[in-house]
Amino acid sequence: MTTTVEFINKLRNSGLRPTKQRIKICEVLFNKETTFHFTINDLVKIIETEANEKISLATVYNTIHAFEKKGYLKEIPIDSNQSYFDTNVTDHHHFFDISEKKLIDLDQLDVGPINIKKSIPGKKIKSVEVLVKLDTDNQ
Amino acid sequence: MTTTVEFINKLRNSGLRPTKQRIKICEVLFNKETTFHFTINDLVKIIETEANEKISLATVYNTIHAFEKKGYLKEIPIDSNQSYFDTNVTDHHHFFDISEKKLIDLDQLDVGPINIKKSIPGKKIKSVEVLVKLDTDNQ
DNA sequence: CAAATAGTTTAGAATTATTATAAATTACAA
DNA sequence: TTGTAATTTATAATAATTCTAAACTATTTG
Repeated sequence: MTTTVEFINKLRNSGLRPTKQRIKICEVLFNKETTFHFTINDLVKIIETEANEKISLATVYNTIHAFEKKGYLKEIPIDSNQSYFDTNVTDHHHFFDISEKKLIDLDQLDVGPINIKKSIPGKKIKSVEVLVKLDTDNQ
Repeated sequence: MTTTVEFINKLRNSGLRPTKQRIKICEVLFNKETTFHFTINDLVKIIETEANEKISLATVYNTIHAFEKKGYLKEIPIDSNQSYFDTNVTDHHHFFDISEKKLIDLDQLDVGPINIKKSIPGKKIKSVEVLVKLDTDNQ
């Protein structure tokens, strides 16, 4: 449980003004016990329900991109028409349930070490992510 | 090098009528020495240049989706605003060069075996794909 | 504390990728 | 050759995201 004051400090410390909207989004995103995965649409719906406030769609996009740039969120590579974000910014992997369009975390221990043997001159590895697609197991 | 007749047979055998447009797209996609990665936009541009024909955008989408369903192409999971497809449908992985927005194949030998230790009841693994993001190595 | 200013929010327009529609065309079987 | 079902096509519709410029707000400065 993080207090509002802590979010305000976190925002200020990263050069983002602690506005009402950003604080609200922090509370929605970073006060869960477990990390979670969401699309912009999911987030807008949660804000409308959980809080009775309405944050402009443009602001939600702005904020999510600002948080991503600061490293508080990361985008998950999915071949989908919408972007998925994750509050878990540690190095980890995912299941993607195709029928439900839902992501499930796979932590480091769930996947053996990944050894990338090839390299490209002048380029460095920024991230290594595994996506495991799941399908309904109807025999 | 695959001949036009072979493409016609391939199409007919998979229940797709061998139309002028589909044959042309086959020639563009499946006559490369190396497999390649493309977006719909890339493909449209190649067709306009390489051939002097113009295939309707809707047809390009239809055809790519038909080929994907038949297993001649696969979509690559990238957190991008557009879909990337691959003519290499074998089990393999990718580098994604962030600055150039380009995909590079990593074959099985370039990546050590991947061991998924977790499972979800009622779901079976459909694919396991590794995406390695590359950044410019400016010291 | 008040005013200036720089950052932020907002509604709505613009853009972009993709999908849907329905009429014209084409492949192919009878 | 003709009928029919599949396919192509231009265009409209949809959906996610980004842009814009005016209104608003947090913070700094005098």
